[in-house]
Amino acid sequence: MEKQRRRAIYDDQKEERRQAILDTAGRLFQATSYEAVTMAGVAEAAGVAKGTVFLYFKTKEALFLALLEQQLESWFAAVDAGLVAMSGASSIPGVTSLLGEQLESRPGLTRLLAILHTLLERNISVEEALHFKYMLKDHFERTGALLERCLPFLHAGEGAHVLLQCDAMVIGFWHLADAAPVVQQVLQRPELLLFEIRFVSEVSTAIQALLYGLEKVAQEKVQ
Amino acid sequence: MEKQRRRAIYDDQKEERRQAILDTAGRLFQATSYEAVTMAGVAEAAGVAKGTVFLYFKTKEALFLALLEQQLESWFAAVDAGLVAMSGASSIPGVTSLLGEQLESRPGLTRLLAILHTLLERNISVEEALHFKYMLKDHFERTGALLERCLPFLHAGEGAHVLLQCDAMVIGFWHLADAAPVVQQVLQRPELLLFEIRFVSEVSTAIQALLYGLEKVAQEKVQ
Amino acid sequence: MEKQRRRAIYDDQKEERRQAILDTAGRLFQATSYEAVTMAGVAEAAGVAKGTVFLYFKTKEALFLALLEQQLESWFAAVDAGLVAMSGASSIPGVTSLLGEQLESRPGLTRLLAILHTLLERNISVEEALHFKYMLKDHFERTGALLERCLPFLHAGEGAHVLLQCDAMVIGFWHLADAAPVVQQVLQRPELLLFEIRFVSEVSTAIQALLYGLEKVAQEKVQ
Amino acid sequence: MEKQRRRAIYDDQKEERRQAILDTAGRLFQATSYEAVTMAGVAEAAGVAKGTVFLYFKTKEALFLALLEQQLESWFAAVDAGLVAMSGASSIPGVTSLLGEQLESRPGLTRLLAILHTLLERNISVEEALHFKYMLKDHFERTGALLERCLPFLHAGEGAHVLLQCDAMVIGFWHLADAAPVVQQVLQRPELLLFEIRFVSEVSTAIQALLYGLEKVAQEKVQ
DNA sequence: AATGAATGAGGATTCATTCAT
DNA sequence: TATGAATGAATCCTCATTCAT
Repeated sequence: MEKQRRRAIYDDQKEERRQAILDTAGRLFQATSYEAVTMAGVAEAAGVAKGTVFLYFKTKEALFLALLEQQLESWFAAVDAGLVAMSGASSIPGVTSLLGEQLESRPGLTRLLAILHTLLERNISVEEALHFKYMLKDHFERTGALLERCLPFLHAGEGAHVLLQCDAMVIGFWHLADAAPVVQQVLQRPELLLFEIRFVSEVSTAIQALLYGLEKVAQEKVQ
Repeated sequence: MEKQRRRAIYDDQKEERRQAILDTAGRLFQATSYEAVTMAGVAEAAGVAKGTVFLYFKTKEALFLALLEQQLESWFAAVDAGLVAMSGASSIPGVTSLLGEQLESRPGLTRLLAILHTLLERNISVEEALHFKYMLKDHFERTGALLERCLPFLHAGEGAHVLLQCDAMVIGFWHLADAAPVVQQVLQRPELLLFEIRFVSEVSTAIQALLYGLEKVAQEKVQ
Repeated sequence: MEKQRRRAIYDDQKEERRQAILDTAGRLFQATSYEAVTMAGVAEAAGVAKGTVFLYFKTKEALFLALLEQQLESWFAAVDAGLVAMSGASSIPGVTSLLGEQLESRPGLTRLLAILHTLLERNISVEEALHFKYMLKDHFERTGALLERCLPFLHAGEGAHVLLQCDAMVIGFWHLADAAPVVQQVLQRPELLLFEIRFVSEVSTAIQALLYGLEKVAQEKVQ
Repeated sequence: MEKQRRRAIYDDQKEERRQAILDTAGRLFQATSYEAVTMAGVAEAAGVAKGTVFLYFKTKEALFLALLEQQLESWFAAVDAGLVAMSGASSIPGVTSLLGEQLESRPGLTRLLAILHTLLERNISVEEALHFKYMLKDHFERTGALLERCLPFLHAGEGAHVLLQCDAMVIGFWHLADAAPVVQQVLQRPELLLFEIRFVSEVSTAIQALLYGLEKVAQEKVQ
């Protein structure tokens, strides 16, 4: 790509360059896979030297973790806004489709979540792990609280746990949906259509059922 | 291990050797991880030459896929038996705990499912993919039908789909539960206890809620 | 360390800063190794920017060469003083123990000598090489002359050569004494105690024997 | 170089190939330096695949350690033969020139000894360290005993220690003699001729003086 | 059927040094 | 004089897989 020879002296310039590297990595990741993205490739595509990438991100894992963090921030912001907006007249289907839609518009997010625990969280420092988990915790709690307002059957603290469950479902259904090429081909057979998963639709259905189930359990407890 | 240099001429001898390799691989896998298990290591531990392992399993993926298949067969058999036994007086909690218990007693199964789509299904042949998917389909349908008998709110064909959803949840919750060492350490902090997952308990809770939700949806449709 | 951001305008300020960098490098080197000491680490520990270190020392090699020079100056000064003091009533054991003691009290000196020819003298400029060699030559000749006064069997010019031989022995015995961790562990075995070297004691013994030998050769020539 | 596609099935064929790799590495080392010799380069020059080199030698260090071992075996064999031959009428100059000559005819040996403790013995396994040290110990003791027969002033066990001292001197004088290119150039100046070392001659002189010194010390003890 | 020698692709990372500001 | 952002060279090793014997 185009060379960017200027030095980033001020914080905003550095932030800009950091973002450029991040965007480049995200673009390459979307086009291929985590394994296929090399740090050298990111550097070249971003128009900087290899060393520069490592200047901004200590390791490949840290780079992709930062990418995921950004996508998560964006997702949580959108979901928060949506929850606030629907606050009064909310319903399980409404909440479910909000979550699903915001997932659908960020395909990279799902793919990153699916490799978070197996690839990204390996080979990171304690500090990075702490930072990421605290970030996630904050969002889980904030958005969880909003969820509790929208879904009154959720007790205090259950909102965050529901988000954890959603996380698991996103990961699980993505694994099912993201079949290897050979498998994709095999799944074309009519008898195997059972395994053909439309990700967003499936995960939404499951989340919705989960919420209904939680609601029912809560109602029974009351009685 | 003890050397087994004799040639396996008859089918039962071959089957025996195949099983020995499989068992060895399973043992090593349980002790470490997929990456840490090398074909050379399996061969040595099984007392055969490296080439012999490839004689019985075309690739590393095929070997572990066979391992998973065996574990799945066992799990489905146990679940089927359980479902048949409880047939008349079945309930959502009963079914849920049956699934959970059979999962708990096969830790290798869960770990293999968690890498099925990202590792095992890459680099396999169409034939292997077909074989595995048909095997899975058969079980899904057979056990699904039993599920439908136990859980009357499930319509024809929905049992298999419920099993698919369970599959997703197993994968997703396992990813959450199986934290990298550094992350495990970080999660000791009281504020981050939120992320500490007891796998079987969590996955059971989620499956149960899912079933309740499906039941509710079914009931409402009727009305 | 404390930040020293002020500019060094006057020569004495510059000298002070140069010395601070040198001291820092020496401290880090003693705590670890040449490879483990990074220019960035020196800069940080000295409280200056990376570029500043290069302002005072053209290369990493030049930095450590300056460090060695300083240690050598100190050693030669102490040895010279000792030789002058013992001038009249000197003996081979007396001279030997003087050299050994002054070596013992400067552990950094020995370690630097041991990497002088393999690491420090690579990648330096002709000027630096000239400077260092002339410095060494001056000391060799001055201290060599003093040696000749103390050890009458040494002819004119042989004192410097003896110092050269001592240099070689210091390097050689240090290499033997400074075993890699794994080797150190192995050398604990009683059968291998042969290789366990107490540096100062060994090098002193050898130097002493060398001097006796030179004395004998000289005496025989006379006869 | 020429491809060697044949498989080494029998032990002597394997030994032959091992030797070929070893020879290639030795040749490249003599032409350049330890750092400049890459495993890929050795493989290519030996006409085998990179992996094949690692099949015969676990690490780069192990490869060069094996090379050193071979040179040492050869040197000790020649020295032993020489010592046995001169047994009756032996003298310090005779022994010294034997050692020096056998060193001179094996330039690789000296260069390897000079990097043994700083490079080769780093990053080896305990087993390799043990093997090498035991090998060395055996030779030190065998040749040491021969030395004691040739030089009667040496007491039992001192022969091995003398060889250790010789080792140190070889290393030390080689460091002095093997100047970096820039330094070599500088040492052309007449005033710096002091530092121009003719390795074999210098090391021989020093060893001889050392032996004379040991002899004298021994004689004085007797008196 | 069994063996095991041979293959070779593939990539993150460090750090001395430079030079624009 | 001081800074620190940017550079980029350079290499070992693993391991699944093949195929000659």
